[in-house]
Amino acid sequence: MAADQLSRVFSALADPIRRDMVARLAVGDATVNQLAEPYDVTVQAVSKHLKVLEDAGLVSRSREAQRRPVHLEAEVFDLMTKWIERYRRQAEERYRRLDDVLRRMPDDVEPVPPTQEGAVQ
Amino acid sequence: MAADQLSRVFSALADPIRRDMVARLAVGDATVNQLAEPYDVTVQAVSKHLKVLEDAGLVSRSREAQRRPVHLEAEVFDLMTKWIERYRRQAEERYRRLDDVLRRMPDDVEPVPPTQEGAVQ
DNA sequence: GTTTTGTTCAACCACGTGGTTGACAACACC
DNA sequence: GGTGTTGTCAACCACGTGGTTGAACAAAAC
Repeated sequence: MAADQLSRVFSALADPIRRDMVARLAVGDATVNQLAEPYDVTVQAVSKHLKVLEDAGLVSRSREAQRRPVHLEAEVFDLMTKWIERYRRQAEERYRRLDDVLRRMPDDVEPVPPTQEGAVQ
Repeated sequence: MAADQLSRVFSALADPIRRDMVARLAVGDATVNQLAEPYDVTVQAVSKHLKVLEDAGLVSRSREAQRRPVHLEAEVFDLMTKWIERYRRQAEERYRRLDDVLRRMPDDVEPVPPTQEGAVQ
């Protein structure tokens, strides 16, 4: 799927192995073989995982003799956190205001079912 | 894939339609048909998307006559942000300290390539 | 120049997923 | 009762993906 970068980033981090690689790369750069060592899969599989992370912009690779050290690019995280925070804040805001309305509302009033268009009342 | 919840949440948000649904649900609850309206897919497809979001714990559904209003559960976002922030902070910390080392280092010293085990030097 | 090391590419396979259509259940409304 | 609305379930299909093996390539080491 994917196409847009945000989708690629979320998709890349949906895999436990890839998340674990990111976690280890946060500690320091590593080569493909170093990264592959703890997992019970072939080096080729890890190489594929790295391609996914690279396409998502989460890692970059330099050249150093015949090795290709992998480097974590932390900036892309911002894309996600911004997206997440935006809608979480919006949702929380909404509940807060809804609470206000409910608190103000006399008990005998039939609560209206919330609608999509009606925004937040 | 998936299994663990973190994987399910990331995977659920890797789809643009599902992300858009979450964005709209942040504004207010909605029924399946309301959610399906803007997209060029069948209601059944949207129903499937909602199942994915529900399995990830991102939305919940109540029963209200024959309608099933969908409600956004914002708390699950914390799971992601915690994971993301942890490793971003770690990575940034690492670069900061690496900068220190480089700044302190005399020019004629050969910089050692960072290793996985060697942590951060 | 040959061999070893590190990594990728190509072909394949099993399985999951996003989409479809069609049938069906549950409730509201005449 | 019958009819329309809302939503799900089942079966199917095309395609992507994570894994494999085997070959290829590039740079070091011998």
